[in-house]
Amino acid sequence: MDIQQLNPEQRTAVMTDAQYVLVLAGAGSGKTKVLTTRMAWLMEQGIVSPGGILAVTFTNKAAKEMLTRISSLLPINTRAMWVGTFHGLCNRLLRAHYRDAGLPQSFQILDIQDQLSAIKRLLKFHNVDTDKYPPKDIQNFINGSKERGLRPDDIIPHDPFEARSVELYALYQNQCDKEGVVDFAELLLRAFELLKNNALIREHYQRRFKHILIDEFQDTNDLQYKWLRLLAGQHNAMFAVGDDDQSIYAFRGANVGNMRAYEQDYAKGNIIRLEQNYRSYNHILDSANALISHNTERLGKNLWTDRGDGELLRINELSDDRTEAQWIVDEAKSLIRDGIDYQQIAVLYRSNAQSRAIEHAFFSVGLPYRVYGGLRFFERQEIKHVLAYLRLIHNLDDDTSFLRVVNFPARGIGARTLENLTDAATQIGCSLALGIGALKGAPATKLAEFVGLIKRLSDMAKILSLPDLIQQIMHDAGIEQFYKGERDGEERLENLQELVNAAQVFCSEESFEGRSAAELVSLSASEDQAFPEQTSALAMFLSHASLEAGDNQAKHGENAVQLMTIHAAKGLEFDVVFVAGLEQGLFPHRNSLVADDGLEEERRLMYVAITRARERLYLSAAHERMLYGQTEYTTRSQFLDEIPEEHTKWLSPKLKESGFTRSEFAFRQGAGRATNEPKRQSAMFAGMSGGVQVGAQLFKVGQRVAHAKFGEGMIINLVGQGAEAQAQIVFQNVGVKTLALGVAKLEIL
DNA sequence: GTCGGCTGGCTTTTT
DNA sequence: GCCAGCCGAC
Repeated sequence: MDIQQLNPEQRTAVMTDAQYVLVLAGAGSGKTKVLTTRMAWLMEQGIVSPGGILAVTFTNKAAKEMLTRISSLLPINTRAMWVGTFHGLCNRLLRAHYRDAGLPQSFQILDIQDQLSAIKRLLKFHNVDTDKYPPKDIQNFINGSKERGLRPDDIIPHDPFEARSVELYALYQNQCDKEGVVDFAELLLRAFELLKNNALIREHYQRRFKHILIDEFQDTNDLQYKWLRLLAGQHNAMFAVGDDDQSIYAFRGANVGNMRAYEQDYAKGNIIRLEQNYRSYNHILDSANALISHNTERLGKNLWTDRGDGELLRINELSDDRTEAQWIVDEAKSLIRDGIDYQQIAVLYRSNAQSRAIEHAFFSVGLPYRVYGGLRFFERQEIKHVLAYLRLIHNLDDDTSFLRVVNFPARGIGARTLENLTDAATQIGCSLALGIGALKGAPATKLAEFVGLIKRLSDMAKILSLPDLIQQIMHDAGIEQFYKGERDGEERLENLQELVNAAQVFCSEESFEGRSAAELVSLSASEDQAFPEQTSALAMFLSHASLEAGDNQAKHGENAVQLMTIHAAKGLEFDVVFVAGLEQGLFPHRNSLVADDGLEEERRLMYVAITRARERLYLSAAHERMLYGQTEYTTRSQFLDEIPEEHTKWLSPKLKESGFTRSEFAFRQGAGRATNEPKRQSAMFAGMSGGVQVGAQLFKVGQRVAHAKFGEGMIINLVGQGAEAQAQIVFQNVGVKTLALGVAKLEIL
């Protein structure tokens, strides 16, 4: 380990002896290097033993990366260190202390899909009107409450909807407790309550974890911050690393405010800024700096590099989304001709819907591309089916899993039968599997056969290895047979074989730096003598499957251009980056304008996008875009105008201002946009000639109007006549809206 | 029990 | 415009 190769700020951070530190780590400033070097340094200096370190991240990928880098810095046994995600570490705590946490030893983890189906089942059972109380809304309410650390009793409802939601939350929690299942938010809340309510356990861990290090601190939610403070107690050191300018997850509960709170209450102004960037050139960094300076409430930071100015940002306004996609592909092609690697080119966009047009363009030209996002491995239905069998083998009372596979593959157990079974089980107060005894007749026989199958498999589980057990399930439950007869069964069978392989890897010792994946999620490390517990490979594999849904793309390391949302690109870097769809209403997204702080979060997102690029950055906007089956007329994103001109090179003529550019463009040129098909023009400018008379008002294309809610705008199209007439109006902030002139109260300016 | 047609919704997403 | 999820028909 060479401390000398760090820059002065990095070195200060690595070697600080302050109890509370906040490291403001800009994009590309060596954040992970600082975190891992600090851990290695603390251990090398004998300041703390590996067992005294707790390092927490948000993703499994980041946790693994950290462990790999520590191992390369120091020849130590990383097993004793608690390095993992919030959820992984909480799982570890709860497994070790399941009794004190009030959980069965075999508790299972519900992912969002499982949780939603559990909620649907609950709502159905209690005859809740799902039009008034959509399962998704209830799910959000429950998760939101838990993420703020609230139990049903802690919530004071403000309206009837909330009152009912609280009741349903309580019922849901009962159901989970009975079935021995725990959702993601519950992992954190339980672990927090365990530490809070049990002094013995709390003090044990407080004594143990002398150094707590937190990655991506700006992404923590309220509960996670509370959990960290509890664990830190009075005496332990906290080393929080984050970047408030890259906080883009407020919509899922992240609270940037935690950074400021921590700085004021703990670090007391002890901020170390890492501002030297090792990734990009100055035109890119200065653009990012200038853009983000439009935000208020920042902790403040300015990226710089000694690599020089580099290239100007290339900005292009195009006529429509298809042309934009075509241009990106053409550019990418010439970059590749110049020797850039495919995977060093990324196309980033605000929303997944944008990928279609871009994919299409890549596909037609035959350029290899890879789209990130979509279903992950452990979320596939065939995988979840087999996992449900495994869960039932592990815990027969898991009703969610029971219902998932009791009739998969079909074995003649219908909805009727299951309703009767649910009623019987509720009456007795037992799980579905146990409730079968109360039923009679043919359905009961079929159910008993199913439970018999599970029990047989459970017996085999005691002697078979995990991969063999999975094979056995696929065969005995008829899953193999079923998919052999299916249309797309071949691929599903391949995925199931992949599951067998995953189990094999999981069980093998070699999987990760001499430390198996099983150990990564395992209970207390062996040196944690205070609370030793033993768990089966099956239990650990099930935790693993829930906590790590698998990478979206890890297996496809092929040479291809990378397509993904900006959110997905956080933490990544590429030689060349395209950011597509820079239009008002799309990016910044229209929905963000109504949310508190929404525009600032969008700007942070743009900041993330810009700082992904090492060498070259392209930004593009389209004047017309197909959205929800309709052509939207758009205006350039305000973000493009927030980047100083000296850093940019416009590939298209730059129109005077954003906001009204599109309509001015259209109006000035009449129907004369060179690149567009004539058939749409006629419809578009149908009302142009004479305008539309509605009451006393005469509306014309190009006219400026004001709307009570949307503000000022300009009419860009009129369709229909009289009271029926509709106008498309481009508003300065919300983009294009189609309004009925007879209804909308417009003021002509 | 399964298939097909219809309706509604539609920003971002890790664990 | 597209996809998912739900309901109704066979």
